[in-house]
Amino acid sequence: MHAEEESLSEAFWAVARRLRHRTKVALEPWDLSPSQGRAMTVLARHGDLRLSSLADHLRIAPRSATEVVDDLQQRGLVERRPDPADRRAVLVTLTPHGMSVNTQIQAARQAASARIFAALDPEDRRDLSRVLEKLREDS
Amino acid sequence: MHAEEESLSEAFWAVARRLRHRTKVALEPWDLSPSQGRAMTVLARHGDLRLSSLADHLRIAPRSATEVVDDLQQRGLVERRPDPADRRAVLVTLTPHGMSVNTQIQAARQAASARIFAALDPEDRRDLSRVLEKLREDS
DNA sequence: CCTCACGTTGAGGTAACCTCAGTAATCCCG
DNA sequence: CGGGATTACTGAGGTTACCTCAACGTGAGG
Repeated sequence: MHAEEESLSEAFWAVARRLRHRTKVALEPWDLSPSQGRAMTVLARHGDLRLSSLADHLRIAPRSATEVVDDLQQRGLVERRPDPADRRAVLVTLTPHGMSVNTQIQAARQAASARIFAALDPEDRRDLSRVLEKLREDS
Repeated sequence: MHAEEESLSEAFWAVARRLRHRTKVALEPWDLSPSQGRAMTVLARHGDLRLSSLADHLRIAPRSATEVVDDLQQRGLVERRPDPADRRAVLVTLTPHGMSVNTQIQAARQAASARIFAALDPEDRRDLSRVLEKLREDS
């Protein structure tokens, strides 16, 4: 049973490595730092976000979020607007260009993982999906 | 089908995050950098290694491997010996203390993943293991 | 009005790498 | 044997993606 745990997590990590690698390669064209990539995703999901809550989502310090957003803004992917509800606050939004880039990124990400999961037949997928759900313990 | 890929990889990452987090916490007591941790594992598997081939295994530059080994050596986890076959070369080995620490680390790692995989019954494990093997495509 | 909160900025720090250049010992080949 | 290649070590300097701390302007809210 011990050896079994070992090989389960070992196999799991092996697959994770492959996925991560493929994803990284797929995302290279955009040259985004990990936080920048996640910021795009988070913004696409949530729409506007205050800088501070964006920082929370990315689990980085507000000081660092400023820099991430600065960079994204310079590339025209993101926009800063004053929050109408609180004029101290800043709302960060994807620009139209940002949205389109985000779409491309999601597609690339998806293509990368599709290429790996393509090895599975429908039954495998069902099994994997069922088991992963048990392991998630939705946080 | 698209949405399916999405959620497979999404679920996969969610589990990976959990595993990584648990493992990190489990390994904190030893305060090893990622490379240091991997170096211990690699050395435990391979026995002696030249510094250069250790660097290869860790996928870091030889210059950096020197530092990793320096640190491990200061903690008494690792030893440098001249390679009898080539006196320019250095063989890095786990000390007895290093071996015992490595054993503890493996145990902690294992316990961490066991706590997560404990949610699975034998059938789940079989399925997961089968599917993961297909995804590995042993590199 | 006074205090608190929000974002920004500057300065400085950190970890875990990297490259480049140079040294010393040793190996190996012709 | 001699000379170039190889192995590791060292120092200097650079990079990325963060961090903390302190200060500032502006605005919110009791």
